[in-house]
Amino acid sequence: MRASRLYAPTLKETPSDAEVVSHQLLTRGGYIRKLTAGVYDYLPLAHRVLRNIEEIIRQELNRAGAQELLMPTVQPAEIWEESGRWQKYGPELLRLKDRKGSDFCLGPTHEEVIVDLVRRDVRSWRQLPINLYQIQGKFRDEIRPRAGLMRGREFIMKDAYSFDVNEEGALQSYDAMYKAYQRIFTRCGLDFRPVEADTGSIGGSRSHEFQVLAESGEDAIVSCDSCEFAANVEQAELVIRGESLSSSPEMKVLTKVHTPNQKSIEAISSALDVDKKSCVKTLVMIADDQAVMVLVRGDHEVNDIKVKKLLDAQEIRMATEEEIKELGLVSGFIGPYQASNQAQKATWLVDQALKGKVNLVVGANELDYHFSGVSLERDCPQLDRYADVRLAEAGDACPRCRGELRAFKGIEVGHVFYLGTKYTKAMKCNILDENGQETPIVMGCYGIGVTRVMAAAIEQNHDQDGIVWPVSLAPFKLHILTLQSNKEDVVSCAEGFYNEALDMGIDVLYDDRDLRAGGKFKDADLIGIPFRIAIGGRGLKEGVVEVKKRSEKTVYKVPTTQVMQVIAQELAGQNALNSFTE
RNA sequence: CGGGGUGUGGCGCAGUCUGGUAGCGCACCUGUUUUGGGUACAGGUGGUCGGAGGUUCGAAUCCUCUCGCCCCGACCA
Repeated sequence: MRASRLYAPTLKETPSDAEVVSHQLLTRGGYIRKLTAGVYDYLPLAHRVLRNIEEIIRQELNRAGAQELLMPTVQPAEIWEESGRWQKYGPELLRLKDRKGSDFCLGPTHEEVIVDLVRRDVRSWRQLPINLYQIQGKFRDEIRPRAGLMRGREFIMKDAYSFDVNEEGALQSYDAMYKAYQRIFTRCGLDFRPVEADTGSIGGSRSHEFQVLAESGEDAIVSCDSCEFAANVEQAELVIRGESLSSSPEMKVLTKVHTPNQKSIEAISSALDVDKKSCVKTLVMIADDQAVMVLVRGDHEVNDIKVKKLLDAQEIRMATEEEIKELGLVSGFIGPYQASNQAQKATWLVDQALKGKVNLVVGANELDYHFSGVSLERDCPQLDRYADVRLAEAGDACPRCRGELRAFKGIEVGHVFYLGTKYTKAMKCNILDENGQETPIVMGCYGIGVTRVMAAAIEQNHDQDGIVWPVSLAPFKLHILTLQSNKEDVVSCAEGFYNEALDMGIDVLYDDRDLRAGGKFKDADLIGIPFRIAIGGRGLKEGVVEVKKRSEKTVYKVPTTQVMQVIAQELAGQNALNSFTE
C-alpha cells in the first residue's frame, strides 16, 4: 500500500474528547473516528488490525474443534420472552419494533438465537458435542459508554457456544476453550491473566475472565503471589486472617460521643483518634425491595455481588437518602446499637472480619453522635449472621494457600462461562441420551471483545510518540520511508524495496508522499508499524539504509543488498539485525 | 438516572463576565522556497457561533427551553 493513497488521516493534536491512550492514539493515527457516543468507524488501518485479531481467533478456535457460523443481529422478542430475559435484561437491550408493531431487539449476545437453532436440529446425544462461534457486531445500550473502544455500545465480539450431553462433557469443552483463549491472547502479544469471575447477567456457575494487565483497566483483580490463584475482587472469596490480637483485649465501656458533622469513616477516625479498622460502616442496601443492613470494617468495602448472592436476590442497590429516612435512620450516623424499630426488622449482615471484635465505633442513630467502646457480641447480640461480604484487596490472604494477594487493574478481553442448562431448560432444548431419556443439553458460552483487544493492545504497547504494535496485530509489518522524495536514487531504491516486499508477500506500507522527513517519521511512530526502513541520500552514498524496530531505539545501518533478507528473517522471528552497526 | 464540564470552519482554542455584526494556530488550496525528526514566505478556500424561542435598534455574548458530546458516580453511613 502506498501512503499517498491510504485513507488514514493523522492528526497532530489530540482530540479533546479522548481521555485514554488507546482512544487518543487510534484517533490521531487515523484508525478510528467516532460517529456518536460509543459508536465508531473503523478505518482501513483499524480494519486490518481487527482482521488480524479475528484470524488468530479463527485459527485457534478451529483447532479446538469449534465451527464458525453467522447469526442475525436483529432478533425477535419471542425467544427472549422464552428465556425470561426480555424482562430481565433491562435498558441495555436496545428494543425496536417493525412496521407491524412486533417487538425486536438488537442482539447484545446470542444464547437465545443459538439455542433456538440447535433445538430444532439436534435430537440425539450422538450429535454432540458441538461448539459454534461467530464474529459479529454487537449492540449494548450501555449506561455510560466510555474510554473509546474500551466500553463502546456497538463493538465486535467473538461469541461461542458449546453443547454437551452432560456436565462432564461441558467441563471438557470449557477447558478446551480456556486453553484456546490462552493461546489466542498469547499470540496477540498481550500480558494477561485468567481470573475467577462472577457470572453476571449471562448466568451460569463457573467462569473465568481473561484480563489484560493495564493501569487504565476498569476491573480490579487480585492475584496470589505464591500460587496460581487470581480472581476479580468481586468474586474473590476471603478467609479470616488469623490476626493474633492480644488474647483477651479489655472490653471498654460503651460510651456515647459527640461527633458533630463527622459523617465519614475518615472524619470519625481522625476526630476520635481511632484506627479505621476499629470503626464500623453500616450500609443500607435494598435487595429486591427489602432493606438490608450491611456491616463492614471501616477500612473495607462492601461487595454488593456477594450480598446479592448471599440473599439470593435478583437486584441489589444502595438505599436512597429518602429510604434511609423512612427507616428512621440518620445518614452518616447509622449503627447496629439502638437502631430504629423499622431498621431492626431488616436483614442484618455482618462481614466475617468483624466477628468477635471489641471496642468499635459505630453510628448512634442520632444526628452528630456515635458510640465508642462497642463490642458486637456483648452489645449487639441480635447480630448473628456473619458472612464474607466485602471486596478483596491487596494484602488479603489467598483463599487457596494463605499467601498474600496483590491488586491489579485489568481490561477484560475475554470471558468463559459454564452455563449448565439455564437456557436449554427454559427453551426446551433437549436430546435423547444413551438410555433414551429426554434431557436438556449442557451449555457453555465464551466471548472475546475483538475491538477491545485492539484497544487493550495499545494500552499495553505504546510510548510518547505513538503505538507500538505487536507484530501479530500490526496493520502492516514493514514501513518504507523515503527521506527525500525529490531524489531519484532514493525514490528508485524505495520503489525497488517496495516491489520486492510485495513479491515476498510482506504487508508493506510505502510512504511515497511528498513530505519532509520529519513528518514521515512522526507519522511512522504514531501508526506503530513494527519494522521501518528509512532511505536517504546520505545512507545511499555509503550503500546503506536505516532499519529500525518500532519497539527499540537502535537504528541499524544495513547494506541495501541485504535489507530485504534481513527483514524477512526478522519477521520470521530470527535475530538478524544485531550484526549491523549503529 | 444523579452530579460536573463543554459545544465557535476538518482539528485544537480565544472571544461570552461588560451586547456593536467573528478571530488565532494547525490542516486544506495556489505559487515560490525547503528537503534526514512536523521548512519559510506570500496569497487563498471554508463558519446558520449545537438547535428553537425570547429580550434588544442590534445577540456567539443576556433570558427560557432543548439536543449532542466528555468526565465522575454504591457507600465511605
